[in-house]
Amino acid sequence: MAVHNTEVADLFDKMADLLEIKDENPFRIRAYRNAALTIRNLSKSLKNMIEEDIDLTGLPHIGKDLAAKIREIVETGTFAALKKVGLPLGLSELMRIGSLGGRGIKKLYEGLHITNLEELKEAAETGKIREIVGFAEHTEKKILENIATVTESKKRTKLIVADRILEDFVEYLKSGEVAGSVRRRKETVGDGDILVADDGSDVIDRFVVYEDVKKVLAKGPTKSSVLLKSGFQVDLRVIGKESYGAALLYFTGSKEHNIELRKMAVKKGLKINEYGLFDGKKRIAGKSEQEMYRALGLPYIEPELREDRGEIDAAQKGKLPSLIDVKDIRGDLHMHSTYSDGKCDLEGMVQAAVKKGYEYIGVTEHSQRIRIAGGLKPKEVEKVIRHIDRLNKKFKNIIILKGIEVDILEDGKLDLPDDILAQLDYRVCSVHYKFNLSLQAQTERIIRAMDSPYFNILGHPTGRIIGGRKPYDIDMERIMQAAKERGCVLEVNSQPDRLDLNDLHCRMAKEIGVKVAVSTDAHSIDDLDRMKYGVGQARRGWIEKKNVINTGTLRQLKKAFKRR
DNA sequence: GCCGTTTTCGGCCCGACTGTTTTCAGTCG
Repeated sequence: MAVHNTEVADLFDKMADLLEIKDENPFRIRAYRNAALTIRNLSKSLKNMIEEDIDLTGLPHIGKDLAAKIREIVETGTFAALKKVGLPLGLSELMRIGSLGGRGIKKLYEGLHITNLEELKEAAETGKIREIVGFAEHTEKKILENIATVTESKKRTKLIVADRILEDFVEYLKSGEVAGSVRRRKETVGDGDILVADDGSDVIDRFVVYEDVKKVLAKGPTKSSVLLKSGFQVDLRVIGKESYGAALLYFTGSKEHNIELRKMAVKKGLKINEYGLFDGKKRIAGKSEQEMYRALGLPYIEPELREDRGEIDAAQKGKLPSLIDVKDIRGDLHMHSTYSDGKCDLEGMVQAAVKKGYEYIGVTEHSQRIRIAGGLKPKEVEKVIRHIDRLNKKFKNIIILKGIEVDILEDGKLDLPDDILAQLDYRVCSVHYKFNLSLQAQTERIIRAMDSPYFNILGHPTGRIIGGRKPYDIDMERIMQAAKERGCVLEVNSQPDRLDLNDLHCRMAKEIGVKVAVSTDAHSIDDLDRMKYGVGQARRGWIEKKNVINTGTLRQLKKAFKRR
């Protein structure tokens, strides 16, 4: 069984949890947390890195000691140091419920021998916790509440859902700007952050009485948090105009990006907080983010890059990517109409695409294997081709490309005969069944499919559904290498519950040098608007206009479909 | 436990809100 990066990161986080409960050196704890984050941010698999004999201490926050521990975990699947801490592993999950930190858990463990969530719940229900010094009845109630929310749904919220909630909230407040991970376009978010420039109004009072508010979690003169009826938490921060940029920077995060900036400031003998950049007591920047970065000697860093994934280093060297923008997209290459499982007929989709100002679009119905999605048989594909020919005569200001979303069969063959595939301008090839093959079998299935000269774009490359289905097990590096050698392209599917490739895979694609197509996989007219979600992930993956085939002219696009 | 154009030792980001051990530690972002 291959050990995945997330499993190593989880073990390091568990280690940090236990050390925190043990009240160990806080910097040692942070070292584990930093390392865990480095690993989560990695686009390469640790397993491959070790096999290729890459020096892990070259990674940020990984020194000799942790490199050896990573090796141990990847090679043996065990982590001896974790057991050596001498605390029950179950304590780690108590860190997740909130309102309890290491100190609190330690007291409960020592005082009541609580070692896991179950025992904590029982102790709280029977009123034992209030007997411990430092815990009151109120705290006990809060713990019970938190246990309930963590077990039922401490789930992260999809970006598109958070977008809608926050747009409505800002409209209600009549002022404010969305910050936080939503602004960084993270695929899922834990909460929402709104920043308001202080104009002396009663915005915090209005914030807490918004109709969707279920509970006020905190309310002070500059900051408040509420829980909405949907279970989504929103934080508000009010800040003076002279500090607005500093606060936006602080409130946008990521936390790790901010920490790096603050360390930079410290080195220069300066200090950053949410009120500005300070030289002693004197504020030398703060009005805008641009001003803050400039004062630190850096160019502006786009929010999507602020993940401490090397962006500060790149900024210092003047090597920041010039990120792709939604406006760069000249056409959408993945959409369905009523010929297969779309909700709108073909002509309606074309009209909608014209309205969006696209120069070209590609229509990609499903192929015969998935009958449930109305997959087309060869004769039906030919019918669509003729229809597209007619539409191309009718619509003068858009080119409709003949595409298909053809299934990759279990043996790696494509689900339509070559003579049909040859009549199309390009083909999106996707896996829609047999998700649970072994890593090797699934990887080879896809690479074998790429051997077909008719393979152009690998559709939703990992098959994951956010919060629904795990990605299938594949060696993404090998697949990208294979795609590059053959002149194939990988899709960035913009459906908000797919976002597949994800941000890290986009980064990997860029580093490997394989091109991507950012497409919506629209099944309705409204779906065509979701391009921004795919572009968001591409931006988080440092993708530039030149890395994306559907930013090119029709001529350039057709060239991109030429196979090696 | 990591890290280094001040350092291989001695640092390690910074502030708001809550609850209470009532003057500040704990927790959070």
